[in-house]
Amino acid sequence: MPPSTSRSIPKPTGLECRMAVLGTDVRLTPHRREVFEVLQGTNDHPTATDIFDRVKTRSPGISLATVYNCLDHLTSAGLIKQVHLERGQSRYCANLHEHVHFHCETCGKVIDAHPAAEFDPAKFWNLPKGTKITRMDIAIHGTCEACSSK
Amino acid sequence: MPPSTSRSIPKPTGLECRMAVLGTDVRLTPHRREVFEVLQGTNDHPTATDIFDRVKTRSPGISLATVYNCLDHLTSAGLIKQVHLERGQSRYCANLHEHVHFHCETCGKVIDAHPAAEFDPAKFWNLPKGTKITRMDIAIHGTCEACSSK
DNA sequence: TTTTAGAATTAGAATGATTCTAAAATATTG
DNA sequence: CAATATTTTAGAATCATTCTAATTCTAAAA
Repeated sequence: MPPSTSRSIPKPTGLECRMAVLGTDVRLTPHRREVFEVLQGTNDHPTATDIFDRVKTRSPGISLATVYNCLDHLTSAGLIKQVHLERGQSRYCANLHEHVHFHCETCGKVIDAHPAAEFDPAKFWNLPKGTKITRMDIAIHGTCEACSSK
Repeated sequence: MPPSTSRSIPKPTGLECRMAVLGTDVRLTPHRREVFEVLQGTNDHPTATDIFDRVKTRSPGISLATVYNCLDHLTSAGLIKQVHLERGQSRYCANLHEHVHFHCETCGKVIDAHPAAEFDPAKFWNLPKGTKITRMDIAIHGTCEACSSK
């Protein structure tokens, strides 16, 4: 599911284009665009090295450092999100719709689950007075259909 | 806040003792007990190396590998929890009461927030049919009181 | 008790993930 | 077009975690 809320600011001169949803404005260089497109074209929550391998098929010269660099810029621009489910590699996700992550502890698959009802965290937990919420990461761990029916 | 729900099974012979809440039963060896006690005595969500440094003041000979080993055993026994908030080191937490983590993006502090109302994730998100939930990790990111009043 | 098998612990090496560095390439601004 | 800033790169460095193999410890069996 591609984001529908992104605001794009094309620049008339050159090949450049800038995009940001929230966060910092980001220059969409060719590499950044490719990393972003690879991520938009999948829903399997790839790691940095997964993305590196996939982008290499289009831009064989790209380096892993550049992939990390692009992922960090896209993240601070709010175009993608980092996902932290387990010890080890971070995963990335270009689904900007409100959703949570279901993580199968047996096969490792990560599935996006979208809202069924309005959800306000402040109703359910006593957050300290004066805290400002910017975002929320919800990970639900368990066993997926396929794994539990084995 | 120390857990109140833990079930302890002291063994009459020897110095041994076993404990488990859910998960696998774990032998509470001296090192495991120390790692557990260090974690129970704090609410600052230390990393493995933080814990290593603190346990070293009581058991100078302990190795980092043993700390990781203890943390893994205590985690699979359900006595502690791993917390994944950011890229980088995992954090650990001995608070077994139902709670979520508030993470200040400015100072890095992690604060436990306890329930104000009953919360059922299945009411709020469309999880795929047939998935079985075993646990849930909720991280709320933002700015803490101290940081936002600067 | 001794024996024994299994589990825990260790130091250090190995691996894996990420970040850093400095130079080269590319883009933007004046 | 020249000057300046940003991006990209390869490779090194660092950090986090896991592995390995030898050793020590524990608990159960004899």
